[in-house]
Amino acid sequence: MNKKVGQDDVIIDALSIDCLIFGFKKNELDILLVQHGEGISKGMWALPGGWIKYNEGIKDSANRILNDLTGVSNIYLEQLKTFGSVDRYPNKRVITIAYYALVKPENYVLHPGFTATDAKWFKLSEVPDLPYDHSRILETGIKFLKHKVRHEPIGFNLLPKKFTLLQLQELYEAILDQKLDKPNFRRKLMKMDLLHECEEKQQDVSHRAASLYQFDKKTYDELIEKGFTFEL
Amino acid sequence: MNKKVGQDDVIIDALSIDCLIFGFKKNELDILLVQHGEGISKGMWALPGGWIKYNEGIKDSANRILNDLTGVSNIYLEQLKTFGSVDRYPNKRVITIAYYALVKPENYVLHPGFTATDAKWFKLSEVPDLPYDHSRILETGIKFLKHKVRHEPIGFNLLPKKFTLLQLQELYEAILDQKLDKPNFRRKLMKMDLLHECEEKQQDVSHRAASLYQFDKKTYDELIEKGFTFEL
DNA sequence: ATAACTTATAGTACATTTGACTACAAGCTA
DNA sequence: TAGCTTGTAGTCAAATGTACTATAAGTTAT
Repeated sequence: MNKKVGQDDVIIDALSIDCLIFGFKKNELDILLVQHGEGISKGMWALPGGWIKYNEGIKDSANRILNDLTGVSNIYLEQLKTFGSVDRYPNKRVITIAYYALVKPENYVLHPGFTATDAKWFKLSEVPDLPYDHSRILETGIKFLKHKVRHEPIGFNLLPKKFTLLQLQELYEAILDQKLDKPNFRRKLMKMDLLHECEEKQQDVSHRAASLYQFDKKTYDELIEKGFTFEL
Repeated sequence: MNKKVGQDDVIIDALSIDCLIFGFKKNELDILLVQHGEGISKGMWALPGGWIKYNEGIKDSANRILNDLTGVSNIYLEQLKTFGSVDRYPNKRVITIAYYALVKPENYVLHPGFTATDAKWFKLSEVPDLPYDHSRILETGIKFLKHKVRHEPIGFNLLPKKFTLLQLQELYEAILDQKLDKPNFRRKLMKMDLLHECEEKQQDVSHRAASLYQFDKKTYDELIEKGFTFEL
């Protein structure tokens, strides 16, 4: 029965969470997968996912599941979409809510746990076969991310606070999977007035040092108020 | 228990659907609500919603529920977001998947049914108190809709199948709340190649009759495949 | 029938933006 | 000092956006 009190560990068996954790490393987009240690899909790599508990908000649930399986905690998860085809899961009907996040892998140490025997970053080009409809979820996530990154300055999270224009460009080239023209990219970004030039230059590079910039969130918020839309 | 076969009428009791059906009438946005005929919220107006069945896809479920309660059938529903706060529903834990659509109210005759004693369009400015977290769902939907209308050609749903360019322009002027230049608007739309010129002209107007156009969804889908983005 | 009016549709002229380039500057390394 | 790599500025044609003007095709009033 579906009651609210005294059921802290009871799960809702028709409802699960799956997490798409995208990482950016060496100019490639990665995805965090876990290896199942039990169940029908034992041995397979899959999106970190699990069951929602009765007394747990869905975003909390996503964070708990992710932490239990991979050791990754305290990240900003956003809801992607809910997948509910009748046949998406074997033997019983399970509807899953997909969350996603975009993070810097270096910031996290992976600790596989709970039902996961392993947790690992995979390049998008080297993702193995995934169980259930996880491939479809991943595709939806990639598509969404590519769209999002062009319309909101979320890419800046993946860089150090102070970065060069080339670093930023390479980030976008990796996510959008296309080459961009250097002078044009630079001009476009500069005209938006979202980047604040630091007084510093790059250090320890074996070539001319580039200026360092910071993303100016204050200005961004102000521009948004006025109807500005970030476009790349 | 959660089984798949032979349970056509069994519902998943932790999971519901709520529908946000927006209508556009007299330059105002309306929302379709139903009056509950039973349960804790008897007598209140609320978003059309109900329970998902075990052997039913979630979008099918949304359409069935909407049809049962309001008589509105066969409309294009899109997923908005899933709401799952622990306390959003009284007495038991219920997570709800919200769907939305934008339609022309004149095209539908409302037939309240099932657990709904009435179904009615409300101006957004005159929406009564809603039960559960329906106000929050509605707010989320409105915000999303205003953004969406500029980036996807959903506005076309609000016009007759065959419409003039001026009708389209006036629709957008109302939604975006700004005047647009006629020749330029016309040129912009035409260049997108999304409008198919009918062989017909406007009838019974006391001035030169304008050509009628149809929105060409096939072409739109093809363009989208190639990376085209609608922007107004 | 014709002038006056309304809306449709075409065109024009200028500014801005984009995209593909070239050129040169600055710092490191051999 | 030459040669390499990357940073930064500039050029130019094409495409696009913006503010107009002009004309066409009907309706209605006189």
